[in-house]
Amino acid sequence: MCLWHGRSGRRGDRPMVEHDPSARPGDAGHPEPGRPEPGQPEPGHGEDVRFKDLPPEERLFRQRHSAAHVLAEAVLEMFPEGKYAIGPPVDNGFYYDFDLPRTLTPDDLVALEKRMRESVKRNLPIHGEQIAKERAREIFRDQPYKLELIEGIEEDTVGYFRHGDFQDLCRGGHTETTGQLGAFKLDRVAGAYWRGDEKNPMLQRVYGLLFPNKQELAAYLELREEAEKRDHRRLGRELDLFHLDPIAPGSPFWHPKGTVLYNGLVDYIRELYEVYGYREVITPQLFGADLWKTSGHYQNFGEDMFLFTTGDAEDGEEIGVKPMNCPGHCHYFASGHHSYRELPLRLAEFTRLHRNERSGVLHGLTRVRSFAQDDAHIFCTPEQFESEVFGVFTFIERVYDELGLGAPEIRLGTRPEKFAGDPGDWVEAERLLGEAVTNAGKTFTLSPGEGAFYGPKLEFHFKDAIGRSWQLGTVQVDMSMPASFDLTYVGEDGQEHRPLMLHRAVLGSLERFLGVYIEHTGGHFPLWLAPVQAVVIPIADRHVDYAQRVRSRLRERGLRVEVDEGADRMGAKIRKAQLQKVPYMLVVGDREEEAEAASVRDRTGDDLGAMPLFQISDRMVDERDSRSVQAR
RNA sequence: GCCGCUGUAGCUCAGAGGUAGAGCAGCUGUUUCGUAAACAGCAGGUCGUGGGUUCAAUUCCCACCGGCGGCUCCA
Repeated sequence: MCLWHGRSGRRGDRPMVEHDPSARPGDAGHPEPGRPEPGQPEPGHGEDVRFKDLPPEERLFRQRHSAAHVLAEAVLEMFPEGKYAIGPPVDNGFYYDFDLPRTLTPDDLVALEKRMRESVKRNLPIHGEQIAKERAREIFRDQPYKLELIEGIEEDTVGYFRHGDFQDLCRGGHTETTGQLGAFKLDRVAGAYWRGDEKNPMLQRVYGLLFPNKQELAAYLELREEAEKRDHRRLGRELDLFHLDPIAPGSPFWHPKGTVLYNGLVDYIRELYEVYGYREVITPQLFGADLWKTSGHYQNFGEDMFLFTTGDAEDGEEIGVKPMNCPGHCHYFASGHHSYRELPLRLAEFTRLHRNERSGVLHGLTRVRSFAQDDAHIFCTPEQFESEVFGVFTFIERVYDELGLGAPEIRLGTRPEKFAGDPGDWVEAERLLGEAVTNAGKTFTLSPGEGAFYGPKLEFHFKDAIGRSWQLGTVQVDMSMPASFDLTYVGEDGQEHRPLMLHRAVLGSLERFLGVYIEHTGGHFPLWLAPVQAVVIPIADRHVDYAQRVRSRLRERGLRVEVDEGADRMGAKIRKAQLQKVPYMLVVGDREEEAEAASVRDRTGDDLGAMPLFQISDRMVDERDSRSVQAR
């Protein structure tokens, strides 16, 4: 697949913490079509429904929004010359952007929070009304950002809210007073471009957290701590899975243990390729720039590619390192004649891809420059389209289920601003994708503008163990490359036809998937993936020989087993294995040696008692071969 | 790329304008032990890199390079 996450997939790459199951999708500032505008300005305030009678999510939305105002009030008190821009409610809280004479420090946040609490204590009424644009321009004459916002509003009037001496241009949706804010905490300050455009000035964004009560705020902070403990960068080091080094930014070094995981996943997907009728290929890493010009990537994403010229600059050849497999696969398809009888042709490839992601966006394994995907492209006839889409999500659902990720949530990404092809075809393709989902008895939600530049797509999202949502798999319709590469097949009628092309990935980038999966499991990998499946722990030196025999017996069954021969006491060895999250610890002493057995402890800490070796290996082999994902 | 923060031993972190410390990990020795840390010793750092200020810089300043948090949620 060609999902270029540097652009269209950005939102999906970021974990969105969704701790509040009752939260509406649009609540967190993700505008959803059809969502009622939250609280229009209410001129006659008293006629409105009482704040306390509103639905909980509306109350929270308003609390967060009002908190943003109270924050702006505090900042403007501190910096009377300050300019304020926008301050919406977001996931977990709110923010406000400012243009200030100096940079805010962590100490400032403490002071600001104190001022905010004073404002809350004063419990000032918040008034909202519609005013003429003319008047708004007068009120905000010293506020360039507000003036710019006013110009962007189509109506003749604009929303105007105030409490105490603070006033703001605002669409509304507020609490009745500043005393109704709930539990909040200023979180951090970060840079943000005015209107998110890097050509605009950089503003200072103050983020705050806000929940209905202290308990929920504390729960969120705990969740965050839990997330920190599971951070794949931390576990990657602690479990000796991989490391990153400035010598190759964004390019993981997979250690032996991480490589077991990596290859385990590849082997697994490869096995399923047999089941689902895919054929694997290996295409070049380096291509002449012409290929990327044909595919359109050179023009659209050249900046994000590693391009270089061989030899000297004048008569050297321009080369592009492959950032994705699709053009290579199209080139393969075009290299021979194809009959309709060969279709659908499902071409898979695991080779490495490189994308020149900007340095600031690199992040552990989830945003890298060097990675591989469980990538495939399906070339098919229009008649085969729906069953192919269906086949992909059968595949995806099976994998998510077997990996213990649960049922995916499906989203349909529609035409983005920058797109290739005919808008009419887009509408048709979006409709067909949607139908394929509903005909399969599934539901989907719309992600407007989130399609790839060459076609609409289905995204498969999963929610991890601590409630964060991640996009993994995808199916994308390509309405551009078959024509760009002039792909054809000979139909039943003896005529040449243009095949349809689908891009699809089940896990997506294996690097990114592993990052997500490490966090989901907290490093407690199912036995079949665990880099070390059991550690044999001899109680005293005289048991080492027997421990090694135990290891050999298990290795004969293809199990990955180590012996801890160190001078540590048994307790310390158990602790070590436990921290390494090894599924089984096999303690052997005099009693076990006598009985050709081992005492089995699993990583939950359960002592399963002494078991004969054959029984241990049978049990482990069963667990491995069934790819059991039971949490342990 | 841009904004902010940050960079001291493999890891977690302390420190100060006068030449660097702890715990864990490592190594060696002693201990031979029954389900989450035995004891002792040793070794380990041009304090991210390059400039500048200073009698003296790891510490102050500048630049660069990494890392971390942000950067479409438009009143």
